[in-house]
Amino acid sequence: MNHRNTKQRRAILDTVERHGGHLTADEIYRLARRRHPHLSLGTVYRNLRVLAAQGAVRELDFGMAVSYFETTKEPHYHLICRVCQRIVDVKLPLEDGLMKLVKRTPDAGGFQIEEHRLEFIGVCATCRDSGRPASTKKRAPKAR
Amino acid sequence: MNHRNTKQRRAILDTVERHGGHLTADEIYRLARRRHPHLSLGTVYRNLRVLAAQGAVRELDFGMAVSYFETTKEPHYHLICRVCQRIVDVKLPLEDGLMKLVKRTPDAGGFQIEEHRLEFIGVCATCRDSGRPASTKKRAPKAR
DNA sequence: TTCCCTGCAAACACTTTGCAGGATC
DNA sequence: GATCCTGCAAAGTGTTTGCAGGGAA
Repeated sequence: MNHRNTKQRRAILDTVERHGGHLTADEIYRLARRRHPHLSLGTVYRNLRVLAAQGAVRELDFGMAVSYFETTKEPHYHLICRVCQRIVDVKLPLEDGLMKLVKRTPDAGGFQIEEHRLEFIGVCATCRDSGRPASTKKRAPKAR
Repeated sequence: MNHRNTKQRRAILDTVERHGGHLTADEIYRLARRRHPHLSLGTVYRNLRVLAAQGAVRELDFGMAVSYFETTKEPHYHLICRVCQRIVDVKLPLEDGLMKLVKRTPDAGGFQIEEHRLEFIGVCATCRDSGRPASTKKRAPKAR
């Protein structure tokens, strides 16, 4: 399992890094294809899995049918607009506090916690002002 | 959109309520079929959506390819075992604190938060003791 | 030369939907 | 009787995989 540094892999990682935000596999595919027209979607998925395993990229699943990918940067949480699906990063000083809280909780029953996931659902400023109704095309995020 | 009280819908809700825990659509289908052999999976999905819209049931998405459903009970969070995918409820006094924390956070930039989602990933006591490796069949939950 | 990797297309798993008949209000 | 609902099967969606050839180490 020695990974090779192929141009496709470089192009995919570069695309995610340049963009900076959150991209779906298909968006990455379309962007990377501009520079690499023969790139296939299967290769994008395979490489995203490799890059995620290496820790270069993080896969995000908001329960909206598709996965998003972002580069691994400082820990942060996400705000998701349920109208336009916009995803915004937010930094909150919670990491340790949450972990400790659960460790102290009796009904965690021997569960050994390794990580946690937290996101906030609401309406972004733009959508609130425009009073647009929730999109029907994209699926709204589901509960946890 | 006046909902009718069909026997299929009753059977589906009853199945989720009796079980008490977290069930996939397919599990609900199989269980409800014991009493209602002609029930179809499509009907299960359609009714789960209706029941979720009515608030009788909550859909949970842990980023594991399938959705889980539970009855609407007191607010709680979930612990998920990344080895056996077991889901355990845990009550934590966080609701208000989290909401307030984000409201005070400057880079939330006008985002109007309505709800939040939080779960914890780790290894349950049974899997830790048995030292079993992570399941390959079911997909492990993804990050957020 | 050795494997890992690629493009392509087919396969997958879960979920949604069109349709014609059936049940509920 | 007007709607809403059902079973069935087909379609859809995002993601994964088998294969034969190609490229990195």
